Amino acid sequence: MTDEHETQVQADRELCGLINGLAKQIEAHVRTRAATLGLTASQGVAMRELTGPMTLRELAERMSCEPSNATFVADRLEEQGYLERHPHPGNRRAKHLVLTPAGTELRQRLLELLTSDSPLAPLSSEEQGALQRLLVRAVVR
Amino acid sequence: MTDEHETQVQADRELCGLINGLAKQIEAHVRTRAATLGLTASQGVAMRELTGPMTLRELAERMSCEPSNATFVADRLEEQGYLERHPHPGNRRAKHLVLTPAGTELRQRLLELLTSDSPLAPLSSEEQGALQRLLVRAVVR
DNA sequence: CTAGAACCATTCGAATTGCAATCATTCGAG
DNA sequence: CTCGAATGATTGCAATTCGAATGGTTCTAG
Repeated sequence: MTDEHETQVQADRELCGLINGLAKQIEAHVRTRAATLGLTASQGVAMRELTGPMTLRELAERMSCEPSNATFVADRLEEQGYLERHPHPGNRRAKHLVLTPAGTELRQRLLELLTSDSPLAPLSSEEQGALQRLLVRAVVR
Repeated sequence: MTDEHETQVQADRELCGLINGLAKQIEAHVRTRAATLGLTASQGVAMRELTGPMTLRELAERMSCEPSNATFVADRLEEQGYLERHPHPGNRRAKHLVLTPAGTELRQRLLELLTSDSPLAPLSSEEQGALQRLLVRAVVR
C-alpha cells in the first residue's frame, strides 16, 4: 500500500513535469515563430487566440493570464496597428478587441507558421484527439 | 482540403490552449499548497523535482527554466535551510544540490499536499497512463 | 429608486523570469 | 601537451507577469 502510494506520488510528479515541459516547449515555438513577424511570445499567443472580436477579460482567460497582463499585450498590439479597442456593444465598461485588416493578415501568416511545424505534429490526428479529450477532462472541474 | 486545413489549424490552437491552461492550473495548485509551507510556486516545483542530489543544470531542466532562474530559486531554498550546495564528486565546476534533513522532511509534506488534491486527480490511473504516453511522444524529439 | 455588491479595464509596484556576459573548469583536436 | 571550444554556475539587466488598488459601469436586493 505504501508502495502503491509512492508510485502515485511519482506518477503525479512526472505528469506535472511533462505538462509543464510541453507548455514551455510550445511557448518557445511560438516565441521563435512570432519573432519572425516582429511579435513577442505573448503577443503571438494573443494573436493566436483572437479568433474574433472579444473582450479583454475573455482574451486573458484564453491566454491563461491576468487581465492586467492582457491589457499590456493589447497595448503593444494596438501600438503596432494590429488591434483596435472598440466600444463594446451592450456593455459600456467592456471593450471590444478587434483586429485591423493588417492584424487579420498577420494572424493568418502566424497561424501558418505555428501549425506548419507544431510541437504537436509528431502526434497523429487520433492521438491529438485523444489528448484533447484527456485534457478537457482534466481542465474542466 | 482548405476546410481540412482549417480544422487542423483550429485543433492545434485548441490543444495549445488546453496544455497551457492545464500548466497554469497546476502552477496555481502548487502555489497555494507551497504557500502553506512558506514557499513560492517555483520553490515548490524545485522541491518537487529534487528527487535526489542533482546538479543545478539538471534541476533547471526538470523545472523547464533557465539555469539562472534555478540559481535564484536554489539561493532562496539554501537561505531557508532546506538545501545545500556541495562540491560535485568528479566535476569541480558543477555543484551538487542536496536537501538537508529539514528539506527532506518538508519535501515529504509538500508531496502529500500536492498529490492529495492534484488537478490530475479527476483522471483515472488508466487515463493518466494514456496521457503520460501521449505527452512523452510529444515532448521527446 | 437607490445603495451596495459585482464586474471590466487600467495603473502601479513588486516579484519572477529570461537573456547575454563572465569566470572557472573540462573536453578534444592536433 | 596545449590551445580553443564547450560546459556549469553565477551575475546584472531588461522584460514579462502577477497582485492589489482604482475608476467607471452594471446588476440586484429591498
